[in-house]
Amino acid sequence: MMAEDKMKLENQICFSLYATTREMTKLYRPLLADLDITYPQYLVLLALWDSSPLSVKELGGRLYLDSGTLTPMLKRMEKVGLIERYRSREDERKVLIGLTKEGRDAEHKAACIPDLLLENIDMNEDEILQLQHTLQRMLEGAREKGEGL
Amino acid sequence: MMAEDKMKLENQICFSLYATTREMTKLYRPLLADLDITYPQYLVLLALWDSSPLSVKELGGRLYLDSGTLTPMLKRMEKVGLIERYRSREDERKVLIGLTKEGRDAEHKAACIPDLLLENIDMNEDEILQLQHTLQRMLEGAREKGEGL
DNA sequence: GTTATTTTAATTGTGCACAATTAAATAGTA
DNA sequence: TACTATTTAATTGTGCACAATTAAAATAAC
Repeated sequence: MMAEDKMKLENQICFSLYATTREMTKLYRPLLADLDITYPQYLVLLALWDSSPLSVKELGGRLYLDSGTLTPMLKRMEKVGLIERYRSREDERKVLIGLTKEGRDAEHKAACIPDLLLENIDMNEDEILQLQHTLQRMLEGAREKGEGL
Repeated sequence: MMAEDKMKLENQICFSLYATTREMTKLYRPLLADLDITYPQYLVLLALWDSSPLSVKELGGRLYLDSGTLTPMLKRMEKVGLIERYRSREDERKVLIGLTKEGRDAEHKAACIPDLLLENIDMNEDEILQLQHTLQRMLEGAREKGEGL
């Protein structure tokens, strides 16, 4: 590729990531409207449905988010009754995030979302698995490079 | 894939996109520190270095952003002297975004950024082109599905 | 056993991102 | 021509996202 082409928006892999992520997130909106949650909140629930309670730190580790993002978001989710926040007994520094009954019940309502979303993607399973694999390698690489900053 | 696995964070393609995008964006931060701009502002400059002036609408079309995001961002960029904003003579609805001398000069300083960033990615050229192609197909698909909402 | 260090969340401040609304300019139409 | 519809930015309000700082609790060092 010629040097000046590398400066073109359409040739930049990170711009494709950036734009695609946002457009895909928009596709979630109507699917999440029923639950009245945002996409990042949906990710929190996915993490908790898999394993709960989780400390803010553990949750952040899974979602690649820090307390500056999570704390206010979790407070909003607590306010609408999806989760509960409480200090750990063994380690008072930790705030544990658990699911309420409403939060647990939401899993059933959300069960169809992954399939509904995939219907919007014109890609076969191999292609998706390939993409998934590439992205995870990229993510790990970026996380390693980034932690030294 | 089993049904419950689809609910796992690590199997969701959109979560990989979401997390990878943010981690990659963090890698840009030190590269953009010299220019004192953010990643979205860098994207605006890339668009303008390719072609300027552009209306807010055209810029939004290239970056997949609307005026709600662009207007305040462009005002910040105008304030620090990278761009200029002015109404089009032919169509007073349009606000044109042009580069100042400082904005044009920044292109030279930024010329090394694409290569510096690629050094952080442990992927060969084929792999990157393949990823780029897949993402662009996904982006177009999502944009089409999304515009009917 | 006190002191220093580390870990954990919360807080503060800035900057996107986007839905919904508003207002002005233009284009289209009877 | 007047009247409607469309296009374009700006505005308003909410919710991430993240760097940097702060404060409390736990651990390590001595």
